[in-house]
Formats: sequence, structure tokens, C-alpha cells
Amino acid sequence: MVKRISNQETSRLLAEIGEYLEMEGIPFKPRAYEKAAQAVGELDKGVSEIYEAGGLKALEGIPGIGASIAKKIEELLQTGRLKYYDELKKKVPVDLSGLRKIEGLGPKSIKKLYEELGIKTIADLEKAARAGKIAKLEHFGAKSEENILKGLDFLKKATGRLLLGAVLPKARLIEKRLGELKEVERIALAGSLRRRKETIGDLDVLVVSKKPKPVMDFFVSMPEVVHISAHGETKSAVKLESGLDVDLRVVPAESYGAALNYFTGSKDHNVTLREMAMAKGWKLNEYGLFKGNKQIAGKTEEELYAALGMDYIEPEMRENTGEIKAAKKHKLPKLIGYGDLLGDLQIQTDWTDGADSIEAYAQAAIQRRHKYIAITDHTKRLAMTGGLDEKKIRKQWAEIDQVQKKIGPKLKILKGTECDILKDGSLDLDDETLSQLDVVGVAVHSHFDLPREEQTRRIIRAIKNPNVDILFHPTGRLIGKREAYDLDMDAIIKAAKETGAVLEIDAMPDRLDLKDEYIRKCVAAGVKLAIDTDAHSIPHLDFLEYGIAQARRGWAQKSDVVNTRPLEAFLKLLKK
DNA sequence: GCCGTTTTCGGCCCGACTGTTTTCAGTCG
Repeated sequence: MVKRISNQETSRLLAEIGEYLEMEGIPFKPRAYEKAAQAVGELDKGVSEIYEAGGLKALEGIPGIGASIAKKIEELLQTGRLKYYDELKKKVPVDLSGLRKIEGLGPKSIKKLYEELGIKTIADLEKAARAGKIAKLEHFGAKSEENILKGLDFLKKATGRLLLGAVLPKARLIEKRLGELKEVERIALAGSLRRRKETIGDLDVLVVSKKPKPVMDFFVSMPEVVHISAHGETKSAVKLESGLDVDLRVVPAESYGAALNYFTGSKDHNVTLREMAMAKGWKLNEYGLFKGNKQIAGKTEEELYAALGMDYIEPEMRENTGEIKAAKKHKLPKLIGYGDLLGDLQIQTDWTDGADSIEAYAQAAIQRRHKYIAITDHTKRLAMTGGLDEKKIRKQWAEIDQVQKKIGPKLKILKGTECDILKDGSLDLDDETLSQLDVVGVAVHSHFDLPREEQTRRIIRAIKNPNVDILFHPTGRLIGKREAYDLDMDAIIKAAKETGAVLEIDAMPDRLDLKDEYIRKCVAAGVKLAIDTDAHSIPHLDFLEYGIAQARRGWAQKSDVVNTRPLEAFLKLLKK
């Protein structure tokens, strides 16, 4: 019988083995374990499921896992233990994952601290540092000790990764300020932010300047900087009071494209590009693409990709999930653009839990050049929001008609709903009412913990209702707060294909539901998508950008998204 | 330990910064 060991736990053990091997100074193996740990962490199926279905061979089929690590995973799944790990751990029995959270502490330092001072935990570390014991160690000093104490301090306040929606506005502010300096010729935001990942670990800013010193000095003295971890001519790094780590790199103009590419990542994408360069006998680094000592590309990213024999790859696709192969074959999709949406299809007003009135939203939508919006308040089962029943929603229609008359033809206000999906998959408004609405969205707001089959059946029953147009926030996850409910998304996507239901990409920064992998599945299956803000107040209307970013990360094109269509064409696309 | 249009052996990304050194090891991305 196979033990139920989670991917997360398996990944952690493999990563720790890598770190222990690093301590021993063993070359290459640490990378292999690190890669394997990452591979397991990114699997969309459980390792135990994979092993049960296909045995050792199936484990070896995972890229980054070979015969040796597959056997170790097998041992872990069968016995619940991993002898190799236990033996390594016996030599340096420390809380590795805890201590590694201190910036600047790597495996070698941790080993030394254990051997010299017996430090096993964060608490031991703090005690030793406060007692001044670390400064006295060989190869450590007063500065190292101070940095450890600072690191401990930050750890106590640490927030982990931040939401894209929280980081992007701050990043743009930094970009604007630095961009205004006369020494700055060009500036770009790189890193996972440029790839528009859902969460951001740290921010990379790239600058072209012939006089970097004043730029660096300005950067490290910005008011929100609480800690400076590096301050050099080409690289500086700071921590902001929000907990965000920001790196600033200065590069020469002729290396701008190569540096932008390098610091945008992803790491896997870059490594593959480097390997391609090497295969041609060239060298690729952050300064350019080189044939011997001669730079043959790198001033722009476009030039770089062209020199490597492929089409330009949008940052949102650079995850090494097939985009390089597609770019070589000139088969990349033309992604939906940031200006391609004509309307917003999920808005909560002050009729339920939204903050603003229908008219205020309408005016705000006109300012944002929307052509149409759908008003989609909650329904009666969500009593705490004052959800609408069949009678009350008809009153709302009257108000919509009134506002429509007042604002004229600049914006079409569609009558919609975010109708509750009840436990058995039936809906919270009668069919007579649903049939009169322009846009029927349905969503799960209760019974999140139903078994997978039942939850899946429930949602499929709901979208099979012929009045239903869109499934809102299909998986219900809240990033960093709540897991998605247990669902068979393949079955949902298949049902959506059959019924013509549209799946929503909810642009709310802590939802971004669907995630990229499911968007790609929808695109492949020909299931249409809607990108909506789920606005609960007027400022939320600006979140569409995050939804578009998510769609781009899922390789969606303009034609995959229903609300890129003009009103008439959009309404025709809906089921009825 | 993994991997393969350099394919079953022999490579494995590599440069910047810091802190401790006095030429470099460790860490990071």
C-alpha cells in the first residue's frame, strides 16, 4: 500500500537533500536534487497517484527525475521514510528549511554554525547572535552577525510572496521616479513581475546609464527602503517596508536586450536559451550573445530571439512550457492584447455587497472606454450580502433601464446575475427570471468541501442549465488564503465545450481564477473565456489588466475571449 | 544525479556583491 505523501513534502525532502550535498561540497548532485524538487513541486498530479498508476517508470518520466531519484521517491512512498535523507540529516541535524530563510545563510554557513556552536534552529541562531558568539567565528565577523540579526528581524515580519496586484502599482512608482533621473537613459521592470506571475517574490529593475552611481545612491535612499543588502555600481538590492525585495541592475546600452531577457527569466526559459546558444558554439549571458569575443546580438530582445532562430516570445509565456519549441516553428499564438477588452461582465453594486451605484459604475466604465458592462449582483441564498430574489431583481432592471436612458448609447448596461449554485447544482433564481437576463453568471459560494465527484457533478449540472452563460471564478481559490475546491477540471472543461458555457478568468488579484494551466486547457479545447473584474467598487474596474495578464500566461488569443467582441457579436456568442 | 540534433559518457549558467580575506568562499539570482 502506497503512503499518501504530498508533493510538497516530497519536494521539501529532495530540496533538503540537495542542500545537505551542497554542505559536503559535492558538485552537481545538489543541482540535480534541486531540479527534481522543483519538478515535483510543479506537478499537477500527486506523486503517489503517478507512482500507483505507472510505477517507477512513470516517476522516471518526470523531467528532472532519473532512475536514482525515482527509486528514492518509491522508497518514500512505500515506507514513509527516506534513508538517504535520514543519514544526511544525522550528520547535520538542523532545521534546514527554517535557517535557510535567513538571507545570506547558505548550506556552508549553516554547517559551520552547527559544528562550531551547535546551532540547530532559528531560536539557537538568535541566542548565539545576541550573545556575540557568531562574530568570533573564523570567516564570520561583526557584520555577518549583524546581518543575521537583521535577517531574523525580517523573518518575524515576513509576508512571503506578494500578490501581483499589490506589487505592480508600487513597481510602477519606482519605475517612474528612477526614470525621471537625468542619468537614466532607459528603465524597465523585469523579473516575475514582467512575466505577470500571480505572486511576486522580488522585483528586478533594469536601468541603462553611463553614470550609475547617482542612480544607485538615489535608489538605496528612497523613503520606503528599510534595509540595504547590496549597494554597488552595477547591482544594488534593498528591502522595502512592504517586505518587497527590490534589485536594481545597471547595464550598458548595447546589452539592454540581453539583460532584460536574463532578468525577466524564467530561469528555466533562460537556461534553455543558453543551451541553444551553446549548441551553436556561442555564449549567452546578460551582456549579450557572443561568438568568441564578438557580440552578435543583445541590444534588443527581438534581435536576441531572432539570432537564436526563433520568433519573439512574450514575457508572459517564458516559463519553458513549450514556448521555445513553438517559437522555433513560428507557431506561437498571437496573445490577447492589454487593450482588447470592450466590456466587464462581473460587477457587484450597492444592491448587494458592492460599494457603488449602478449609475456610478456606468460613468466609471465610460471613462474607461468600456462599451458594455454587466451588472451581476448576488442572489438570495447569499443572505448576508442582501442577495436578490426574483422580485427584487426585477426592481433592479427598472433602475438599469433608467440609468441606461440617462447615459445614452455610449455604454450598454447589461442585466446580469451572479446566481448562486446550490448544493445539488440547481440555481438560486427560477428559469423564468434567468431567461430574461442578458448575462447569466453562476458561482459556488458554499459547500466548498464536497467530495471531488460530487462538486464536479454539482457544477456541471449548473452549467447545463440552458439559461447559464458564464461560470464565475470556477475553482474558488483565494491565493494564499484558500485552496481551490476539489474539482475535476477536465470534466468541467469538457462539459463547458458541450454546453457552450464560458469560463471566467476572474481578475481580482487574489483570485485570478482560472489559473494559467486551466486557461491553456480551455484554449486547447475551444472553450471560450470571459475576463471580468468581479468589481465590488469602482477602483476594482482597473483590475482587468491582471485578468488579461493571466489570459496571456495561459496562451489565450483575442478570439478565445468573449468580451473582446463588439456588443452584438458578444451577445450572439452567449448560449441562448 | 540528470541528460542527449555534442546521446550512454562527460558535461552541467555564470557573473556580481559581500565580508572576510589579502586572493577568495559563500550566496544569490
